[in-house]
Amino acid sequence: MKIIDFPAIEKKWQRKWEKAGIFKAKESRKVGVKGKYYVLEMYPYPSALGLHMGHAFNYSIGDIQARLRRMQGFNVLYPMGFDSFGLPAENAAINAGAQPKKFTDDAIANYVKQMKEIGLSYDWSKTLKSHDPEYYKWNQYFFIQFFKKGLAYRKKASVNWCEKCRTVLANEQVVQGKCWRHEDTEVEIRQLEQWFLKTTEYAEELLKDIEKLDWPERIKAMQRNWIGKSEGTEVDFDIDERDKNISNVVVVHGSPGLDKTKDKDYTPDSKKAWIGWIKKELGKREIRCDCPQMPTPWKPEYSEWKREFEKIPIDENSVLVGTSAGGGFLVRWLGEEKVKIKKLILVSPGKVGNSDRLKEFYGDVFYKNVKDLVREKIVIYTSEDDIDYHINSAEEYNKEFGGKFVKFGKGYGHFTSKTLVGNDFPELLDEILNSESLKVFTTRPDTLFGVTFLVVSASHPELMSLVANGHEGRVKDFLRKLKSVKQEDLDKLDKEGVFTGSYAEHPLTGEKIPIWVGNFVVAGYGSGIVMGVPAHDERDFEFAKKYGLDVRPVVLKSHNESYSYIMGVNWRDIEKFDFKIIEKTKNGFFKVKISFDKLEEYKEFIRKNMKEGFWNEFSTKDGFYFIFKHKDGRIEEMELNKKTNDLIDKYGATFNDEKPKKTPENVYSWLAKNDFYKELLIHSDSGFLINSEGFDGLQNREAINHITKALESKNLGKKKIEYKLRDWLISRQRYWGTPIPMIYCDSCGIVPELERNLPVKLPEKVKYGKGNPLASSKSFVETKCPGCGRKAKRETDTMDTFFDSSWYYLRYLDAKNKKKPFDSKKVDYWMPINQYIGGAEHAVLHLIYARFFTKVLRDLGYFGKNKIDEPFSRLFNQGTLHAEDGRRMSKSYGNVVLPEVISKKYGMDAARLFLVSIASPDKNLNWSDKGIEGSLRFILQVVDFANNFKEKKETKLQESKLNRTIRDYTSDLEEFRYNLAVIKLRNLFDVLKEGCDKKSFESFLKMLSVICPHIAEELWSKIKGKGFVSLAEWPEFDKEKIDDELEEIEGRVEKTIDDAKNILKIVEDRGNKTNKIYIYVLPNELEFYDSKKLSVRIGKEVAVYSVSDKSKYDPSGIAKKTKPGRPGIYVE
RNA sequence: GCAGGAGUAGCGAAGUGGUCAAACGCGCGGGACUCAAGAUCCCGUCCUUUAGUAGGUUCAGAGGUUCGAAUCCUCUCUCCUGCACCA
Repeated sequence: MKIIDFPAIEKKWQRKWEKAGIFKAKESRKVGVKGKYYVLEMYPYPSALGLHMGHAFNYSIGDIQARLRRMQGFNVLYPMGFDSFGLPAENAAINAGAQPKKFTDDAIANYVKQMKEIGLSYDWSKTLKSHDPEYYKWNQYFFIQFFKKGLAYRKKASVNWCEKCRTVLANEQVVQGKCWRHEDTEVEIRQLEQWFLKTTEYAEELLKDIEKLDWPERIKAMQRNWIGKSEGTEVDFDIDERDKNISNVVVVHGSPGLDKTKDKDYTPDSKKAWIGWIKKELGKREIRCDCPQMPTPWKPEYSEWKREFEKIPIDENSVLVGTSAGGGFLVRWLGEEKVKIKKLILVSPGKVGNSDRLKEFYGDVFYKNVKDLVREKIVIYTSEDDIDYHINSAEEYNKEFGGKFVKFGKGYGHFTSKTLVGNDFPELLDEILNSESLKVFTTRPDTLFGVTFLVVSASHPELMSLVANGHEGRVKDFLRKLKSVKQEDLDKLDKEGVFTGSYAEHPLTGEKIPIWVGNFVVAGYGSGIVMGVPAHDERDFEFAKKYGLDVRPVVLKSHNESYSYIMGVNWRDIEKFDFKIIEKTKNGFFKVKISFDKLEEYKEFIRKNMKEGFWNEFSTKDGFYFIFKHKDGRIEEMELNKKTNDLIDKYGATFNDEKPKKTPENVYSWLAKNDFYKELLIHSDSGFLINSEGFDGLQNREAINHITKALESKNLGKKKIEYKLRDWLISRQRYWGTPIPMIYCDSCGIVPELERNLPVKLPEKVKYGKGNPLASSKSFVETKCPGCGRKAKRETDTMDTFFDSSWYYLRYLDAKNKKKPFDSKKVDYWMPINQYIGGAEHAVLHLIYARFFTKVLRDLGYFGKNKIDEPFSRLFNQGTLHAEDGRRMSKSYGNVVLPEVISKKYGMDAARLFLVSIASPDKNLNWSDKGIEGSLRFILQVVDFANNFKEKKETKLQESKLNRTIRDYTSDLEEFRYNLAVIKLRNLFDVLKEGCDKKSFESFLKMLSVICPHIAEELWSKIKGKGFVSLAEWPEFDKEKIDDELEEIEGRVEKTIDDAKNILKIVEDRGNKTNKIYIYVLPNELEFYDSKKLSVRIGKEVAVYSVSDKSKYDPSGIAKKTKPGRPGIYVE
C-alpha cells in the first residue's frame, strides 16, 4: 500500500476549517439560498472511555447530511453538546475517586478532540453541556413554570428501587425485574413522594401527531404502543349492601381557636354546616349519626372532650369523622384507647404545631398505631385553599397512615360554613356510605351479561375496604405471599386470587357478582379492577376454571351450520341423511353439523326418530333450539331464552334422572360444558348476543354501543378512553443532576425557589456515602423560605436526565443567552429540526418526553409566531456498528476499534467511506479490517488520479454518466442510501479515470467530500479548486446531458468486450494460442468501437471493421453474423 | 399473544411487475509483476453447455393473481426488534 500520511493531512484540514470557521451557522436569515437546515444528532453522554468506531459511524451519518445540505446552499445548523448529567458519570466518578464535575469536563474535552479528529463539521460555537449551571438553570426555570401551570406535582408512588444505584428507576429502566445497569440486582418496590410531570395531559395529542412525523414506522409503532390508547366503557358496579355494616357514625367538630366570642357559633349545626347535613342524610338512610357538642371549644381540654365523646357507643363497625381539632382528637383517642373501628375520616385535621397548648390537646406522641385499629381505611381531606397549617397536618397524617388522601381544589377552604360552598358535602357522604361504586373499565361491554366475577388488583389502594368481615385473614395471607415473590417472577406467576367475601351488583341484572383479589390485575391501569367474563376472555377463563367460577356465554360465534348433539337416534336412521358427522361417541351419540336450510327437515326427523325420554338441542341462526320427547311420547319444543331457561334446565336434569337444582343453572353455561358446543360459546371472536336480556340477537360489535348507551342512560357507566402512558416521574435521589428548585417551608408549604435565585447550584463538595449526597449536605439543604423568609429545607431530589434532553435542541439556537432560555425568534427561524439522527434505544423515552416538552412550551408561549407542534420533522435511526466478531464493541471483549488507530493505518476518510459502504446505515453492521482495505484502495486510486491529473476533453458518454450520477448520488444521500451512493460514486470514478474535464473532476471531488472530507480538500487544493471544497457549490445535473440511448450503446460495447474475452478464454482453454481479434460492426455503429480502447480493455490487439468494408480481413465469414448492436467477432 | 421489520451467491448487500436475477464490496480461484512474499493491477466466481451461444435451476416454503412474479395477494416456517396478564 502506498504510504500517505493521513493523520497529517487530516489535522491540516481540520485546523484550516476551524481557523476559517466555515461550519458556523449564519445568524442572518438572508444567508442560505435555500433557507435553513437544522441537522441534529442525539447528544451523547460523554463517557470517560472516549469514542470508538461505532461513534464515528453514528456521527458520520449526520456529518454527511450536514455537509451535503451546506454545499446545496442551505444555512446549516449542525451543533453538538453533551448529556453530561446522570448516573453513569456519578458512578464512574466515584469509582475513579474523582468529583463528577472534573471527571465529566475531562471526558467532554476528550470527546471534542476525538470528534474533531473524525472530521465532523459541527458548529462548536453553539455547544452546550447539561451539567453547566448556565444550562440547568433553565431546567429549573422550566420546572417552576410547569409547577405553576399544575403540570408538575408530587405524589406518593410505588417506585422501583435499585439498591446498587441507590435510586429510583423508571419502569423502562427495569429490565425483567432487574436494573438496566445492574443485571444482577433485583429491583425492589418502595413508596416515596416523587415529582411527576403530567405527560398524560398530552396523551391524545402525542398520539394524534405521530401521523405527522416522517419517522421510521417502527418507532412510530412503538410510540403508539407506549401511549396505548384504548376506547372502552367504564361500568359502575355497586357494592352490595355494604352500608348496612355501619353501626353508627360520629362526627367530632373543631375549635375556633382562642376567640372566645365565637364559641357559641362553634356548634355542630351552625359553624360546620355540613355536619348537620350529613346527620340528616344519614338519618334518611336509617343510620345513627352522633354529632356531640364538645365543651368549651375555644379552649379544648382533651379529658373533657374524651368524657363527652365516650358517651357514644363505639364498636368495630363505627365510622368516626373528625374535622379540624376534632380530627386530631380522634387520632389521640384511638391511639390511647386502642379501640377498633371501621373507618376514620379526617377532614382538614389539626396536629402539627409547637405550642404547649396544642401539645396538651393533641398529645405529644404521634399515634402511629392508629393505622392498625382502623379496619377498612383512613381517609384524609384537605384542599388547595385550606389553611397552610392544616394542609401540613393533613400531609403529616398521610405520611404516617397512608390510606386515602384527597386534596380538593379551591372552594373548600377549611371546610367551614364560610369556605365550603353550599351546605352539603356529598363526597363525605359517599365516603361514609362507601357507596362510591366500583368503576370497571372494559373494552368489551358487549360481554357485560357474561360477567361472573370481578377481580381487584392486589395492589389496589382501597382493597381492604372491599374485604368483608371474616375474609381479612385470607386476603392478607394472599398479599403477604405475593410480597415475598421476587419482582422478576411477578409477571411469570400463574393467575391466582382469593375471594374477598364481598359482592358487587350487576348494573343491568342486579345479580350478585363475587369480588376477588387477583395477582394479575394491574393497579395502575383503568381503575385497577376488571370484570371477569370467562366465556369470552382467555385469561378470565383460566381464572374461572381454577376457582370453579361460573362460565356464562353471551356471544354465539358466527357460524353457518347448525351444531347438534344427537342422542336416542339409531345409527342407520342418521346414515340416510347427509349430515356432517363430526364424531360418534362410545355411548352411541353423534355430533353432527347440519346446514341451516335443512333444519326443518332435520326437526321433522328428530320428532319422528328420537326415542321417548330423550331430548335434542341444536344451534340455530338465532341461538339454541330444544326438542323434548317425553316418556309418554309427547313432544315439546322451545327456543332457549331467559323465559325458557329454567324449564329447560329442569327438563334437562329430569331427563338425566337428576334432581332439579333449587336455583336453576344457566342453560348456556351447561351447554358450554359440552366439548362440541364449546367452540361456539367459549371464544373471543365476533358473533351475536345471547343470554343478554334485551340485547339478544345483536351483533356483538353493535352491542358495544347499545349496552354503553343503556348504562349511560341509567347513569351506571360511560364511554371512556384509557391510556397506558403514565405521568413522567422525574425525581431521582442522586447527586449528579439538576436540583429540583423547590423549598419545603413549615408555614408556607411547598414553594418554588425565586426565579432570580436560579440556578440552585449543586454543591461542589459532597460526601458519597449511602443514598443521596445532597440530603447530607447541610449547606445545600438549609435555606430560607422565599415566601416568609423563615428557615426551610430544599428538595434534595434531582431531575431525571431526560428532562435535560427534552429541550437541549432549543438551547443550541441561543446557547449563550443569559436572560432567557432562548429567543423565540430564533425558534421561529430554526425549528423544527429538519433531520434528527439517533439510535432506536430512545424510541419511546427521550423521543416522547421531547415531544411532550415541545408541546408544553408551545402552550406556555415560549415560541414566537411559529407554533411548533413537533420538534423533529424527520428522524433517522442508524444501526449499530459491531466488532468484527459480531459482538458489541466492549472493553471486556477486547474488540474495540479506535478511530485514532484506524486513522493512522488507513486514514479517517477510508474509515468513513467504509462505514457507509457496508450496508444501508439503518442496519446493524460489523466492522471488518479487510473491508476497509477495499475502501482505501479506492481512495488511493483517486489520489493517484488527482496527482497525475491532466485535463482531457471528455466524451458525451462520460458527460451523460456524470450527470446521471449527480442526480442519483444526491437523492441517495438525501434518503440515507449511503451505501448505494458510494457505489454510484465508484462507478463514476471508473468512467472519469479515462480522462475528463477539470470541472467534472471537481464535481467528483465535491461529491466525494461529504464522505471523505479531508482527502477531498487535499486533492481539491492540488487541482487548484477555489476555496474549500467543503463550501463549494453542490454540482447540479443537466437533464439534457443524460443520454439513455448513448449509455445503452455503451452497454452493448461492453457486452461485445465481454464476448470477446469469453471467446479468448474458451480458445485458450483449449490450448490454442491467440493473436489478434477482429470485430465487424454495422457502419452506423462504427464510431462507438475504438480499436485502441478495445485493445486495452480486452488485453489483445483488436481490429475493427465495418461490415461494408470490402478490404476487411474475414477468413471465416463471421462478418455475416453481425446484427444491430451485436458485432461479429473473430479470434485468430 | 400484540406490533414493527427481515429472509436473495461462501459473507455483507443491491434489485420491489417484463428489458435483468445478482450491481458494488469482502472472500475465494486464476493470471501479470516479483528471486519470493506482501502490496498493486487484470480476469473469473449458480449449474450444464458453447468460439461471444443455448438451455436450466434459483430469491425461506406452499398456493394464487397475471401473457409474465424475487417483486402483488393468501397461508406457513424461521430470524431480529420492541411491548406484553393493559381488561
